[in-house]
Amino acid sequence: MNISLVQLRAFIAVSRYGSFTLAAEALHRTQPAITVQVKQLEENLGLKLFDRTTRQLRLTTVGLELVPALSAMLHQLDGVIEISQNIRTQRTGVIRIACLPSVASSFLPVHIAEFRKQHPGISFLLSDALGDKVISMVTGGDVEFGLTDTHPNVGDLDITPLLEEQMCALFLEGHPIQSAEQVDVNRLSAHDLVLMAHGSNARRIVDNAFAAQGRVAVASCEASYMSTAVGMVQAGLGIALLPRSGVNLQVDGRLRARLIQAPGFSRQIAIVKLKQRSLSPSAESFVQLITAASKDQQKRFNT
Amino acid sequence: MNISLVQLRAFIAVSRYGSFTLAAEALHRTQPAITVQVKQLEENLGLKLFDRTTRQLRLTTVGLELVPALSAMLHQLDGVIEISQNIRTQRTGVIRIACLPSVASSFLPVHIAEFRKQHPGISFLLSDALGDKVISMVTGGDVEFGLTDTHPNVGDLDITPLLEEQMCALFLEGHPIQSAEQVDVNRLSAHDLVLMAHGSNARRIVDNAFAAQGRVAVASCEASYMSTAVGMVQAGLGIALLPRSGVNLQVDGRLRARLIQAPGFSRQIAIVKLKQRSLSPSAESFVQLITAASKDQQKRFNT
DNA sequence: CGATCTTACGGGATTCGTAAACATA
DNA sequence: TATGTTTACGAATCCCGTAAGATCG
Repeated sequence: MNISLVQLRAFIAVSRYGSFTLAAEALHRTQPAITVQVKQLEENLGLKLFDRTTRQLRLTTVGLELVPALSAMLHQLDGVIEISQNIRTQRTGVIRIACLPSVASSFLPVHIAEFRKQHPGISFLLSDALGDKVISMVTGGDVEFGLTDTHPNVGDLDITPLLEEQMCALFLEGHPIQSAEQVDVNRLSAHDLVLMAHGSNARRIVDNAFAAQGRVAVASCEASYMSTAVGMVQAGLGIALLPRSGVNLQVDGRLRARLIQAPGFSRQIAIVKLKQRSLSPSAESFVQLITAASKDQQKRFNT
Repeated sequence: MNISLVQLRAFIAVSRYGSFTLAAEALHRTQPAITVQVKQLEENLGLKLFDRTTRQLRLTTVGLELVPALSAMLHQLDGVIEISQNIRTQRTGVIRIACLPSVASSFLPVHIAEFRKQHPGISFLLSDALGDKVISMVTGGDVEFGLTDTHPNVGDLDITPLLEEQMCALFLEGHPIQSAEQVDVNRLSAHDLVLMAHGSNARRIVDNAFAAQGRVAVASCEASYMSTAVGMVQAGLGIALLPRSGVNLQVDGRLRARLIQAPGFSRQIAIVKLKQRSLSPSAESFVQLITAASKDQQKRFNT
């Protein structure tokens, strides 16, 4: 015969209520059931826990010593159960995500805010890092999933394409490029370009795209902040090449934007997670939210 | 269906060993039993705890979160069980006793030392207090039992006589009292007396015994410490009236002692405990030891 | 007596082990 | 195919509720 939670709960209830009958009510059991459980616990421990006559009930010295520890233990267990219920119902929890800085700053925040409206108890632990670091955090189990550009040399990972991080050409209304048949490296090379500074992700994409065509991207102006680049365009300094996410809300007034469909001007951002490792219910919901959102977004975007 | 310790232990074992098979060995169960228990726990919590194929086993994010808390919980339970085993086998424990100062200083120490030879893990919490306080500590549950002189107005208490705290007459060899038929108030009044100072228990007994015979105890010398009183007797200053426990080991050389059998010269010291409240196994043993010891002592003592 | 705990017993659920089916490297 | 997990099923055990017995105030 083995000590069981039923026995322990019976013991604690009786010690708390000072009566088998009351304890039975509290536990929604009949009174004989409690008697039996307490008796079995006493046998299991080899200790008398209560001194009892039919009219008086008192804890033994030993029983008195055991109550606090066992009570704390059961309380702790109840806590764990409650936590797991909260996790299940997504009322509480932490979602740990590793992602590229560009994704962390542009794509994710709105969706996190959206998600937290429905699940205020869920907190996000965002680690922004570069591609390799993102992958290693996923494989190391530091995060539930990562958002990064697709890597070639990956094993043991599930990779689900999420969105295309595309580039835009941003220019003043009436600029020749507006009516151009197609925006590509050749066409862009003919104009003054406002580019993000070296070292930024956006610049790297531009440089690579140009290099793939045997060209070099020459900037008439460089900016470290996207808002600066936008200002330069408004001042007529040229065409800015920016990540789409950076100009979504900036196209107003005399500014116009066109997606650059030419090859090389985009990166595939994917959800990366360990193969066959389940996400927490919260993370699962969030992934569904961002995949749905990214599909919507792809459709909504026009010139 | 309810969460059980079996399920929790299975879960923790699997998470620790990373395998159902190994966990089963550790728990001395067959492997299918473990599968079933873990599965039931998952159903009870409504959460998937492991991602498993037949060849690979990994904790879910959620499972990983629950392991430390549950592990700690089980560890705590094991601790309580171990403690209760130690209490049962008297390898560990605390015995709380309230007793009169005279008992605490003379009678108890040797028996505590004796008891601790057999049970080194048992510690004693001695509260020395006067009669009423001893009773109130017993009724208040602050101690397991008390050692005090019998009180008249007690209800709800078990009172077991333990020993007679008797008085001795201590004198020089050849003193007239040595050959006296009987040592009583009348006889003592004829001699110089060395008495303990006012306020001590010993003095109170002497005063009361004299008062009961319509006499007043007159001291030729008073002492605060028993060793002083003994010194005075050795110096020929008179007969000392001391608690027996104080002279047990001092009767040597030219000193002689006689028990004072006269009425009023003794107090009944009893074991006092709450009626129908069991003692801890350790305390029970100790009570048996001192009752046996006091009987022996009664017999051993001769003049 | 009356209130409370204990014992006895039967039905239903739980747990375990054996055996067979199943899945992955 | 070999190893490790899951499913299926019967036997033993456990747990609960009902009913009757015991005990103290």
